[in-house]
Amino acid sequence: MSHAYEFARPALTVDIVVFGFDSEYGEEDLKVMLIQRDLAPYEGGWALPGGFVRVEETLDDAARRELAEETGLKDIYLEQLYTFGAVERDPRERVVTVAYYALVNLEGHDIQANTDARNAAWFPVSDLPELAFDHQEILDVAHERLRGKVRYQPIGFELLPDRFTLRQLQHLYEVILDRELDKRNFRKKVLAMEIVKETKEIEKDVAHRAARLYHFDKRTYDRLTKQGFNFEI
Amino acid sequence: MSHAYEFARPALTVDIVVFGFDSEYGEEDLKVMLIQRDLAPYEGGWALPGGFVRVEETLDDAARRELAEETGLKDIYLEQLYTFGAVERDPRERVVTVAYYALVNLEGHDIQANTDARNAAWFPVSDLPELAFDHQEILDVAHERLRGKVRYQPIGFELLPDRFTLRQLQHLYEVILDRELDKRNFRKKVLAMEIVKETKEIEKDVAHRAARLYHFDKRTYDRLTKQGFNFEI
DNA sequence: CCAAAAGTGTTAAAACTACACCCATGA
DNA sequence: TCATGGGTGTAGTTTTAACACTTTTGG
Repeated sequence: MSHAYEFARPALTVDIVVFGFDSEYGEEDLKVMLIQRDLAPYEGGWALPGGFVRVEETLDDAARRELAEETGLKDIYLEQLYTFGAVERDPRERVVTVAYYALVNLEGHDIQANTDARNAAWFPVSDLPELAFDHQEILDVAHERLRGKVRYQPIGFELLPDRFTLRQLQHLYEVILDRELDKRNFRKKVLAMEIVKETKEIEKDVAHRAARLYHFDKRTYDRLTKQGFNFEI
Repeated sequence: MSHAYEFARPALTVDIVVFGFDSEYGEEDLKVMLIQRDLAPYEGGWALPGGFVRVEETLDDAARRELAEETGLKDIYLEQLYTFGAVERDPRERVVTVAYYALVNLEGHDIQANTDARNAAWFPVSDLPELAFDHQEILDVAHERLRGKVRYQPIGFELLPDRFTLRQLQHLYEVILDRELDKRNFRKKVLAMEIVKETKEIEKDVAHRAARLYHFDKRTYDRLTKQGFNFEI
């Protein structure tokens, strides 16, 4: 190490798997945001948003910058996932990518409204186009991480609007965990944890009895966590 | 992206947090392997083993190569941890590092025997020297990951010899989780999972009744896992 | 008045926790 | 024979899982 770097350097990028959840009736589904490429390789193909890491920015900053530039999304939950370094993952040259995943609720963030994001679109996780590079693998790892982490960290709330019904929350878990949950047991468990608080509001514009809206109480969660409480669904 | 890379590139390294567990009596402790640096910066200081990623090798390959070169350790459990990209983490230039953690049992791998590893040594996690760069932070993240993962993945066995007593296994969990466990409940739970099999051997050279030796049955673990079984301590 | 979803308790089974003594062995 | 850890069972408590009907509301 007398010279800092004697060898050719791999290029370094970030890629972001943005999960969105649609909590509208009927449409309830986990989605991923993809970008349509306008350059080779994979021209016209779909890929994860991402790009090169600049020498003066952190990895997190790079991920946030690319996300804002390519999709218009800002101030959303973002977490590093895994770093992918297969030698031939990019056909042009050696590129190592630090993958992130992000969570966002689809009601609050209208992607179409953003002019920078003309070629960005949401796809259901269960029905994706073929992806460029190794992006399908990255997406699979992200999906697996989400499935695992949602059970013991309260990240699921990031996918819901600020005010949500217990039915939406249960459905979110059913979609992510891919199994049915018992309504009474689910409500009992969630409410017993005391981190989901009732509001005075109820749903609007539904063709049946309107459900009460709840919200995630992060302050109480942080307080309980300090006391050794463990979130678990 | 018409040219693949318009900007200066960060350098890319791997660093490895090697955990070792000493299952001898009295000495039972979680340790970390460190390398004494012989070049600036931090000359003479202790650091994690690691080095630059070459353009023709994967990240895993780089980690295994550096581990072998600097410590002589081969064929051990190795898993990617997290990628650290703070801009000033290396005072010389921008260096992003992909951190790994490795698990090894101290009985099976005598580090001193390896001639390449003159300046490598084991330190108890509870009593470490000051570390170079951001290596203390990396180590803390690795320790946290180990603590979390050991409870729901059978990675603890990587820290024990092939044949071990239930006392050693329990003690390992006590050291990692940093709390006492009930002997009868622990044995009941472990044996009920059927992935730890009794052997016909017993301990040798102990000044009291010799305990039975057990071993981790990976085949059964894999079979049960496919059927939906979840390891949990 | 009908369709749709909201909301609500009980019981049985399983898992977890706490706890103390006798046994085998080598020194 | 003594010191050291090996090895074992039970009972009370908590947690989980299974399960169905009445209520509210808008159309």
